[in-house]
Amino acid sequence: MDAFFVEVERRRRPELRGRAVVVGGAGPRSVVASASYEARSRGVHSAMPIVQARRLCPHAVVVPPDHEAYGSASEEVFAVFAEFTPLVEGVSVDEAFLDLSGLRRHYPDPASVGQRIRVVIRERLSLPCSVGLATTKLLAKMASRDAKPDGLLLVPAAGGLAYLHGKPVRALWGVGEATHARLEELGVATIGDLAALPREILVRRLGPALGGHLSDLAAGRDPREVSPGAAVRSISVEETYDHDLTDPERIHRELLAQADRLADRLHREGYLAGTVHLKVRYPDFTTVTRSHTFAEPVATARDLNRAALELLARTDAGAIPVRLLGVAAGGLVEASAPRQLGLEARPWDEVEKAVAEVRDRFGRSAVDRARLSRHPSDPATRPGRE
DNA sequence: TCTGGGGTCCTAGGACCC
DNA sequence: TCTGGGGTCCTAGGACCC
Repeated sequence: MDAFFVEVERRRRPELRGRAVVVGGAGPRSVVASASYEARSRGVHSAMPIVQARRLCPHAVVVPPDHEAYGSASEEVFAVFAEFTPLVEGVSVDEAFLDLSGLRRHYPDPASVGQRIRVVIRERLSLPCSVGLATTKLLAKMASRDAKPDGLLLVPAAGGLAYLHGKPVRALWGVGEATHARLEELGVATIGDLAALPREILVRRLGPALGGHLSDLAAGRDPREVSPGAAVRSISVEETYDHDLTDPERIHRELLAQADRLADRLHREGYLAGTVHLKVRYPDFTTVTRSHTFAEPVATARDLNRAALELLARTDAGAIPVRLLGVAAGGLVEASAPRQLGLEARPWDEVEKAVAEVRDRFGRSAVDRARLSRHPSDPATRPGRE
């Protein structure tokens, strides 16, 4: 999808059409989540600080993100994909691979399937999208990028290497800033240069996984299939604070709020956490993580919070101000899976289950912890939430 | 004007086991 | 008391993607 968040906003606010639009938070540390092409032409791009975007493009309209709306728009888009093929592999909320090989007999050529998908999404959902058609995932991915905005590009089966080799290596899916720098040291500028490099050199320089992978991609080898329904590996919650946290009590309260949000998501998505990870970022941007694996998977905010607090004690949080806190659940186990029951009774599990049920019916804000609720005499206790 | 939030995968060292 | 090799799990950090 093209400038997905922006286009979802434009769909319900037509006055934004034709204008430079940036979706991003209002806080001093917010970054651009999505920029319209009008804004991009002024140099604005994703992940750029909003303040910088405002300077580059003073007339841009900045819209706060509404992830719920983007989530439901995403569902609409994926529902259209599913009408074409069950072989849909989501890459993100607004991007997917579709294996269209089964439609060979229903359309005269691949381009007409791609065009049809674009037309249906445009007419039914009023959203622009771009399609890249090719015989491998890498080529399809790169073609879709080249097709933007609002276009379609087909890389012919025999034209893969010609299409690839002239491009800069940085354009390869999987070559980021760090790898690019290391490849530059090897004198590699284009994907063609990469293809000319002996595989052993890449493996020695970049490790077996990345080196081998890039060597394959540059040579046009990409056997990856479109695989629908990959299992979720982790669920996480994190927040960068407008002002660094120094008060230990406040840090503990924020951590509890995060454990609560994480438990809520685990409950809604039906998982238990085998491992909890704590993430702390200090003002100088150094980031540390601490993790703990449970003897038995957990799902309650109480258990997550208790573990997160112990992990927090193994960091310098508080002694050093905290820019960001995050809590993640890994080692996910489906909540419906059979598991070893503890010997002691777990009354809190029942309390949290009841809270989750109330929230399911009446919304998240229906019940909250006393510690996290706003104190009447101190309206700043929990700014901006609930 | 410093740098979001939610993910995935890889690496490397140590523990532990056979 | 001179000390292998392989497998798996855990932890911490990092690269990359949208």
